[in-house]
Amino acid sequence: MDLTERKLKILHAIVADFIHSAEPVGSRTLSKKYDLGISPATIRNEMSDLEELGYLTHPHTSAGRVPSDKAYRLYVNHLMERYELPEEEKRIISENLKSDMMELERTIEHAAELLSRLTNLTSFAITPKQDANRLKYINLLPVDDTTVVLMIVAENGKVTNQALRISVSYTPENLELLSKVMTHTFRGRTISDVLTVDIIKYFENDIEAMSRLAQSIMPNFMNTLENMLNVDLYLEGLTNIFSIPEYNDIERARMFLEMVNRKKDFMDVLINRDNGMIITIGDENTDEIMRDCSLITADYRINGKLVGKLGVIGPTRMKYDEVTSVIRYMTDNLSRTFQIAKGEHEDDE
Amino acid sequence: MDLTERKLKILHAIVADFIHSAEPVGSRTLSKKYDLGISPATIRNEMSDLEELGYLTHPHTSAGRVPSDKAYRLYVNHLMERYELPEEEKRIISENLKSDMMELERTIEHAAELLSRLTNLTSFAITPKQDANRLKYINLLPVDDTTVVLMIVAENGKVTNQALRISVSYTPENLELLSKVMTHTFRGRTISDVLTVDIIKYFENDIEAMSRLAQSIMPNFMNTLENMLNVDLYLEGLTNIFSIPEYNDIERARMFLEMVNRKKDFMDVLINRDNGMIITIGDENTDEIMRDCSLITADYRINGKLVGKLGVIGPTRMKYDEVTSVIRYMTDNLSRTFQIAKGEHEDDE
DNA sequence: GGTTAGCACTCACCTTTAATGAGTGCTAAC
DNA sequence: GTTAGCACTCATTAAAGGTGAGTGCTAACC
Repeated sequence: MDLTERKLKILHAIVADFIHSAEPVGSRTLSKKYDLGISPATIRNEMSDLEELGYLTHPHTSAGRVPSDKAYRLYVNHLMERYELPEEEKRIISENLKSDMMELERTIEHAAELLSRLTNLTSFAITPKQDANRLKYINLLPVDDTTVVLMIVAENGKVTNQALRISVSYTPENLELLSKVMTHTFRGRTISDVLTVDIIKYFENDIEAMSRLAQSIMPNFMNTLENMLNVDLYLEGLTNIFSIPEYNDIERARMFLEMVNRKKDFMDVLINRDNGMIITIGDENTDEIMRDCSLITADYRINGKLVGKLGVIGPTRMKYDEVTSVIRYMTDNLSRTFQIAKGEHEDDE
Repeated sequence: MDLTERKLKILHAIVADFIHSAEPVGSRTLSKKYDLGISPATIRNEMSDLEELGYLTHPHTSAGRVPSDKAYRLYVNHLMERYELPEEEKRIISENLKSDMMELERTIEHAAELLSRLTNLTSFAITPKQDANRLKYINLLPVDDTTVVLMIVAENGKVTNQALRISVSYTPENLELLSKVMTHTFRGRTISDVLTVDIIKYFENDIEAMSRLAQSIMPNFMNTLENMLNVDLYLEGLTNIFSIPEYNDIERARMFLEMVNRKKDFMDVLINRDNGMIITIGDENTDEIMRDCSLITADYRINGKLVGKLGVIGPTRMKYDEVTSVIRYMTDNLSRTFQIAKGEHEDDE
């Protein structure tokens, strides 16, 4: 790994050039375009060494050199310079990501859209896993004879509701009482916690009518809780890949779109990534079908804890410096937005 | 339009063949494959006539004939035979579309997915416009000092909620009272109706505290109502177009995907279509960019009134008989599912 | 007069061939 | 160690020729 200063310089130039041109870069153009102070022949010798070391490859004998995944990794870790976002973009991001009223979903969707626009890549965002989220409030409301609405409010402000059709008859008072009992019983417990419990037994000792009502509502309650655990995925800028030379091949474009459209699988990959800004390049992706993509994810926090993710996926040849800057700026912004929301309304806990 | 029996027979054969093969069809293959009882030369003469009448075109002099949009129209209106769905498919549809508990959104999304799977086309579904939907129930619930949850239940069972952060202080009793007043005031009115009203004035004469609370909640109330009006769009099977020869051209595939991904515009087109099973072929589409697609939509009903839509979009060369059968079977199923739901729970109105 | 066989003609498509040029690897001289 | 020079490679493009599916037209047939 101890490359000479000169080799690093050459490698840097090759990666930077290839990222912009998408064309294999040759010794001649390199010596002309970049002020390296050495002749093409010398560059050729160095490139030959770099190839032997696994940093470059050759599409065919008479073509220029192309960076390998290893080269991109070196570039990202050591060579790439910090890219300062233009004020204009900063402004756009800040203005678009202020959330007036805790509308998490809308804000996140918006963020994904913005990210794809600024990077010209396919972007995505997921909402946080809710498993550490605690219940705060459970409410049952009468709608008509056979329909009640179940509403669950969590500590982080997430509200979920579902209309239930039940066969047991009830009175509004029954419902209200049951709401109170349920709130009292489950308040402060996490969703996943409640889901693992044999819930019916809590209520079997209550008076007959209440117990039957409770039993008819509980399965739905569990079901709704399960749905609350679901992570939402927002995908934006899908058609951006058509502007990328690497995907000018119909078969590759198809593979790419099919991969990200297999939402269930794609989400699994995202959810299981570590927190922080994570960049995986080509081969480094454990998923076979992502092997010629780079995936960049970063997380944003809500109330300092619950973590959602935001990022892009594209060809290994991407503007890592710009993209990471945009993502970082956006996740910082999101975290700050939601942090403030917390500060303002959760002092009472 | 009074084509001879024989011309119709030939045209039918050409359309049917082309729909399956996607290749221009020539006189020789036609006479071999279909039992028309006439020689290729005669067929050529007839085809020449049909071309003159605008039913066929010629990609180039030495190619076979290709049906025009006009031919497809004739085929759809008069030639195509009723296609009976295989029992297997009927079973799949019925089993997948039973909705246990009025989860409209989930069921509709599911339907779109199923439709794309059965037709190998890109499918879509939209939820009904809510503008005729009447309010039934408005509820405000305290969460903490600065947060309340606003919940709105409509007559058709749709429930919407939103967490609001308000700056005015309140008591639970205030909230409850306000809920009752709002429910009393707006119950039975349609959403769009309420939206066009100067709502604040309803409350300005109430006692001071209530009025301020009401004023701080009303903008959010309106906002939530507006969101209730939104129609959801579910798009499925996007990558199916890659299996269609017509879209083997990267530029066309891109155009197609960009068109359907411009959700706002695409939804407008869908919403503004007439009800019933509507087929528009190529040129017949008013939208420039859909000019080489066919769009098929049908509607499903909820409680016999509110109408959502379901359909597919693909190349003009599509299996109209099969696709229309699938769609019809699905919309019938959906309407029936939701109809039953109505019968069961809305007798009290 | 409608139908058909025959034949010249067209044109997309494929293969072959040749020219071009960007780029390399190697060698020998600086 | 660096560089100039040169032979060599190979993707890419253009031109040329061959192939075959299909047409349009004409003249003969029923």
